[in-house]
Amino acid sequence: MNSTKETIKKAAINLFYKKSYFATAMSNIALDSSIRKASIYHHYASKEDILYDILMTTMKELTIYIETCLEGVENIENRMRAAVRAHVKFHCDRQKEVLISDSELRGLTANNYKSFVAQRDAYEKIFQDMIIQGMDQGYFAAGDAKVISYAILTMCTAVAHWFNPKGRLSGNQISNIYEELVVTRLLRESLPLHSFENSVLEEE
Amino acid sequence: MNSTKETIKKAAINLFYKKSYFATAMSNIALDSSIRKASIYHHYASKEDILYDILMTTMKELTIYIETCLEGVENIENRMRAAVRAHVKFHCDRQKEVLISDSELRGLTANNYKSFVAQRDAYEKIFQDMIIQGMDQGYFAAGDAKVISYAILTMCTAVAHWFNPKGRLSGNQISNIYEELVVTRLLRESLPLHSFENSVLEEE
DNA sequence: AAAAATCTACCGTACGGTAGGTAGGCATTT
DNA sequence: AAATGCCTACCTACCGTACGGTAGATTTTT
Repeated sequence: MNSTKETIKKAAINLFYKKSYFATAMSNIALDSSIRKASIYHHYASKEDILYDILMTTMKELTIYIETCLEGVENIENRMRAAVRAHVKFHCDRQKEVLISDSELRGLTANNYKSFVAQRDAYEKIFQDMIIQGMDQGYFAAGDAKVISYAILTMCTAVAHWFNPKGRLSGNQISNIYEELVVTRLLRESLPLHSFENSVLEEE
Repeated sequence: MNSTKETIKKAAINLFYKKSYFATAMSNIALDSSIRKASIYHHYASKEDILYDILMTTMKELTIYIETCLEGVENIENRMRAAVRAHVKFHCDRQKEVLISDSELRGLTANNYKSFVAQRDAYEKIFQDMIIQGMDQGYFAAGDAKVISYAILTMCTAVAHWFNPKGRLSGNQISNIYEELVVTRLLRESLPLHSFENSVLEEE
C-alpha cells in the first residue's frame, strides 16, 4: 500500500482513538500526516471511507490471524485455547484499532455498516461454533451457549480497554491468564459430578 | 428535579446512545425536547454539562444500587453473588446510560473527567476488594486478582452491549446466568486441591 | 508528456453558544 | 387592591468559527 495512505491511516487511528471519530476533523488528520487536507481526498473518498478502511481491515486481519492460529490444532479444548490466546493477543497488539471497531460503528452509513457487521458476525461465529461443539460433545460444561459465547467474547475483547503496553503484564502474559480463565474455569465443569458438592468451599 | 430538565436529559441520553455525543447537536436535543435550543442553556451550562450529568448521575446511582444490594449480606461468596447480580441487572435496566458511560468519556474536559473516573474507580474497588478478600481467605481460587477483577467487571459490564430488552432472556435471567458463571466457575477452584488433577477432563 | 500526487483557495453549511427580549407568576410596597 | 419589581422559563435572531468537501493550478514521478 501507498506509504502516504498508510501515514494518513495511522494518523486517523491515533486521532479516532484519542478523540473519537466525530470529534476528529479532517484538518487534524492532515496536520498529523504532514499533508494538506485536500490531499487526503486523493487517497480516500471521504472521512467515513477512512473509518471504514480501519474497521474492515482490522476485522479481516483479526479473522485471518485467528484462522492461522487454529490451523492444524485438532482437539476442541486446544482449539479453544488457541482461539482465546489469539483473540486476546490481537486485542493487546492492535489495541487502538479494535477499540475504534468497538465504539465508532455509528460513523458508518447503512451499507458500510452492514458489511462490517457481517464480517464481525462471521468472526464471532468461529467462537460460538467451537463452544457449541465442545458442549455437545461433553468437553465443556453445559450451559446457555449463546450467553456463554457473549460472556467469553466480550471479556476477551475488553482486554483492549484496560491493557497498558507499559504495564506490569505483557500481552502474552495476559493471553496466558485468559486462556486459563476461559478454558479451565469458565468452560470446564467445576467439580467432578456428584462428589464433594460444595463442602470445601462453604465453611463459614 | 425540574421536569423540563428531565426531558432534555432523556432526549440527550437517547441521542448520545444512538448517534454518539459528538455527532449529536444541541439543536437535535432541542427538537426532541420540544423546546428551542437556547432554552436548554437555562437548564444546562453547556453540552458537556449534559453529558457530565448523565455520566455522573448514572455512576452514583449504580454505586448506591450495589451498596443497597450488598447490605446485610455476610458471607463473601453471597456478597459476590449479590454484587454480580446487581451489576448485571443495572446494566440491563440502564443500558443506554451505561453504554454512554463506557464510550463517551472523551467528551469530558480534564476536571469533569477526573471526578467521573474517581467515582468509577471507587465503584470498581468494591469488586476488587471482594475478590482479593475472597482469594486471601481461600474462598475463591487463587490467581492474579487484578486481572480477574478486570475480567469479571468487563464481562458483566459488556452485557449492556448485547442485551436486547425484547430478546429471549430477561435482565433477571441473564443476571442469574452471570452470577453462576462468575461465582461457581470463574472464582471457584475447578477441582478440590491435589486430588483428581485433570484426569477426568483431559481424555482425548 | 502523461499520470500521479499534492497544493492553495474557497464554498456552503451547521455547529455551540450568546444577546437580548417577552410572558407570566409571585412577592413586596404604596 | 393596584402598582412595582423581580424571577423563572422560555423565545427569536444572530455571531464567529470550523467543518467536510471541491475546483483547479502546480509540482513530482514515471
